[in-house]
Amino acid sequence: MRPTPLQQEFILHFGEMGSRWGINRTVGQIYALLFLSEAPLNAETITKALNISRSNTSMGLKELQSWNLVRLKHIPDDRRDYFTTPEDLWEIVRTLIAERKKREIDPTLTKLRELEMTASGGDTYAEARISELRELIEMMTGFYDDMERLETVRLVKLLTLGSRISGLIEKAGGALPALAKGH
Amino acid sequence: MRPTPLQQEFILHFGEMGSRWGINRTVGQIYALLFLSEAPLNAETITKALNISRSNTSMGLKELQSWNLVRLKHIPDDRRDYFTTPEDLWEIVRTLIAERKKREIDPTLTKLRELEMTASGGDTYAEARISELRELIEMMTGFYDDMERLETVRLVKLLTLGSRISGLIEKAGGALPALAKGH
DNA sequence: CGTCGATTTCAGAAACTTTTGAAATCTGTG
DNA sequence: CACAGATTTCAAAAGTTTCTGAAATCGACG
Repeated sequence: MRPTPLQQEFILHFGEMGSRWGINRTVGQIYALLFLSEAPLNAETITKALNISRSNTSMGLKELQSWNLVRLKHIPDDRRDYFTTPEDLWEIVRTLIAERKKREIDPTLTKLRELEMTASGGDTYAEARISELRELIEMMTGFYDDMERLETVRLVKLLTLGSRISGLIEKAGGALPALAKGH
Repeated sequence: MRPTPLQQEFILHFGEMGSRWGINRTVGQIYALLFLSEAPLNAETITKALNISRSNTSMGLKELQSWNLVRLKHIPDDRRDYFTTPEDLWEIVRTLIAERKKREIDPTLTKLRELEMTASGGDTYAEARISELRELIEMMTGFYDDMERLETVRLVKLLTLGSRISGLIEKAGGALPALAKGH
């Protein structure tokens, strides 16, 4: 399977962006290829399309599976594994955010709580700073959890509210946490 | 300046997380040290506190400046540069999101628009997939721009609305974009 | 239970990033 | 305009990650 020029350019871009996104070039390229392919692809096809080694494909697919970014399909009378990305882009976004949260935020939240537990009170500024950071991260991940639970239709409505959002917030009222004191 | 045990542990954690956050160990450590220091620090102090080379400090600070994550201060009758992180955590979050958007999202948005412009119509599925992705990214970055413009007090109110958010969205009404069709 | 295609693991080679110390540059002051 | 302190640049060493081909493992089928 030779990628079309459009696919090719998209694939190369994902490969280049990979390092900024915390994945390597091949993983980015494999994902890009699957994303643009209507039919599921097997490892051999991916290897040839991207002109990489078979073992590299294997590792890349394993990595994508660990991110929950690909789905496994089976084709009757073919024992090879076939891979796709979900059709629904919102599902992809939810997965991406959930996985990044798990890798980039949760370990720090755990560490901050741990540091607060064992803090001795002898380092006022640092302790205050750590608590404030922990509160802020909790507020943001809490909001994310609420968004996560919304059906897509409502989420899209919220995302497209634009400037109307401001008035809406006021009407809702409610008590204001200490952290809002930032200017 | 020798860091306290609390600072030390926080600094080491930021160093380890650095690679997941797309910065290197030293950059993470320098940031952590500045974040927990009430007073601004100069390069020499940072070098000694983290036990790294002077040139490494210089490069780390340059990197942090390119991310707009540190502020430069000057102390009367001292010509060395002193560095701090902003007191206001919300400002830090805004900067972080803005910079990550600039590095991780904007180049892809540009590329997707470019691909749509030059697409020939000969690759229906891939072209539809690319347009859909571009629309979704635009919707999300548009929402981010709206959030960006909110004063902190309102932003915090929104973040802490919790389940009340759902009813609120319904009241607002408005037309629903095609992308909401994801289930 | 041996064969065969498919997949994974692994150790080393290649590529890339980080860190350093030394040298170069910059900047304010006498 | 020279000097002294401060900072940056640079080339090379150290460290890390990615990629490969060869060998090991898996698993369905006869």
